[in-house]
This record gives sequence, structure tokens and C-alpha cells, in this order.
Amino acid sequence: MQEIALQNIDIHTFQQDLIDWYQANKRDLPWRKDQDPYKIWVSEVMLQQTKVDTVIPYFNRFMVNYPTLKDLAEADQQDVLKAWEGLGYYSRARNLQTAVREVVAIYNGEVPNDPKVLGSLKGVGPYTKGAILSIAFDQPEPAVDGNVMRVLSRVLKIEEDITQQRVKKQFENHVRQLISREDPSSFNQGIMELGALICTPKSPMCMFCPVQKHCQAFAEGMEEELPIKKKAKRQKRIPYIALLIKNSDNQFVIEKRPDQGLLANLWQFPMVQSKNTNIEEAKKQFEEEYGITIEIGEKKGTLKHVFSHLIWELEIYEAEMIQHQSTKNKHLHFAEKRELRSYPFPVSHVNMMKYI
DNA sequence: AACTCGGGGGA
DNA sequence: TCCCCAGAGTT
Repeated sequence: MQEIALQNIDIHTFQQDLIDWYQANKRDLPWRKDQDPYKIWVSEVMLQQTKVDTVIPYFNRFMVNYPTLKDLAEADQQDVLKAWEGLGYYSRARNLQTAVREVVAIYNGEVPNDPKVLGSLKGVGPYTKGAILSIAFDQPEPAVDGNVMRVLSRVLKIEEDITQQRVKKQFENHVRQLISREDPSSFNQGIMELGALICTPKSPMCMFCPVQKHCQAFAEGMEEELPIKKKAKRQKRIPYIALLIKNSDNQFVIEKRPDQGLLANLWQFPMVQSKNTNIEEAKKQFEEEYGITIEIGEKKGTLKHVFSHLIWELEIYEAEMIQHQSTKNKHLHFAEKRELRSYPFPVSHVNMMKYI
């Protein structure tokens, strides 16, 4: 199978052109200062579905707070989530901490360099496993991400839907054939760097591409048509009434979200789904769900928060707590205004604080 | 294989 | 708007 796609490539020259370009043009990034497997690991998890420029400040703060794997293993999860606040996909942080705790408990605090062991850790999938093995341990393992599939779909003119898992495995097989045994780290990072800087999704800069002479899509003028990617479903919209509730001590009511699912273990201001825009209905619904009697005041504004698969449409009201009955299903807390920022909140609820 | 899981930035 | 981003876990 891969022989068909690879038959037109001079593998050795391709490796050399790519690695030479990478050595001359690689960005100076904080996780490229050394080969510490822990730092490589953290950076790769942060970089999942997240751009380099977004990750840099988070990575630097994270290394100040948790300079070693052991520091992270011993940390409080709420503090780790606070350090992750705004980065998104919070299961990455929870899984990373689960995994480093396992490394401390079972592997003497040393990041495993065995592919099967490494891949068994929480949050370490095929990409992250290959990235750690190649970058930290110089092993010739594929690390196929969106960049790699875009670059190789063009170089090898692969016209299959890259959202399919079967196709991603084909790319991994291609990389196994193509990867440099002498410098797998620079090879893998080189393809990703190329995808980020030159072989971009739109308007790739083929005139500056170090592997242009190897690129079958460029030869046929179809680089803009690749890769082929099935379109994602549209998000579902969910309207909410969200409440900035003060009690008689001038404290705000906040709640901890459940420990599974969306934004797990983060904090938020109370809110109820509002199919109807009737505020009296929302008040009744709220008092049933939360076991609090409230008086709803002025509408403070609206916020839209877009997730990958859904959209929150928040209508924000201020309110006063009249009476507190029971909260058996909700983890309610009362916090002063200045204390609020010590809790990890999703960005949408951080934005609500400007209405306080 | 399809669905869940954030948030930001570029065009 | 739409698309994409150094993806992984669950069902």
C-alpha cells in the first residue's frame, strides 16, 4: 500500500532537505531548550488542538509552578486546573496528572521509553506517544498530527478523507518508511514546523518550501485542494439563564461542576437551561434545581460561548438569595468578589465577572 | 465509526 | 462566518 504512494520519493534526499531546513529555521520555543521527557510531555499535551502561540505562556507558568514530574504528581488538582484555566480541553490536565502520578507510583518517576508502556498512560494517545519517543528518546516512531497529514497528503498526493481513523493509520505507516533513523526528532518536528510555517492550510508558501521538488500536489498545481477533510457537524445551541447571586453577606454563589463531562471540576455561577425566555419560569426552575429561594433583579447582558460541539447562549441576571434550603445535588460555595479568581472557571464565566 | 471535549485566531 | 489548531477518551 505505502509503496504505491512512496515510489516517487527519494527518501534520503527528502529527509535531508527537510532536516536541513528545520535546523536552519526552527523557532526558539521554551520546550526546545533541552530534552527533558517531562517537559516534552507537558508541551505535547498542551499543544493538542492548540496553537503554539497560545501554549507558550501556559507552558512557562506551568514549569514555574511544577518544575518536575514529581511536583505535578503531588499538586492539588484544583491548582492544576487553575493553571490550565483558559487553555481548554480540561481533561488533558486531569489525565496528565493521573498519568504522572502513575509514573511516580509504578515507574520510579521516570517517563517510560517503551512504546507500549508509554501509550498505556492516561492522555497519551498515538500522536503524543510518538512525539515523546522521537523528541525525548530519539526513537524513529511516527507522530502524526494535523500538520503531518496536511504536509504528507500534499507531498504524496493522498486524496482520502483524513478524518477517518483508517487513513490516519496509513499516514503512520508512511512515516515509518520516511522517517530518518539518524535524527527522528528533527524529522518529526521538521514536518510539523513545515506545516505550521510554510505548508499552511490556506495559501501555502510553496515558493519557500524546502521539499517542493518532492511534492506531487505542487507538481500538479493542486496543493490548495489537499488534504480532503469531511466537514464537521454544526454545533447545537443551548440557551441558559445565568445568575450573579449575592447573599446577605455580600458574597457570590458559585458551584463546582460534576467531576465528569464538560468542564469537569471547574466552577461556575449557577445557571439553568431556558427553553422559554420567561424569567418567572426560570426562577421556579432554578429554585427547584438549587434549593435556594432568590429574587431576580436587573438583566446585566448576554454572552455567547462557542465550544467544538455546542454553543452556550447566556442571559445574565443579577439576583439576591432570600433563603437557602438544601443543596443535595449541587456543590455550592459562597465567595467574596476578590476570592472568585482563585477558583478555576471556564472563560465564559470569567467573562461574566465583568458584570459584577 | 461517531460522539464528546475548549478556546482562540486567521482569512 | 468558517476553518483550523503538535488529539484522546468514550460509547
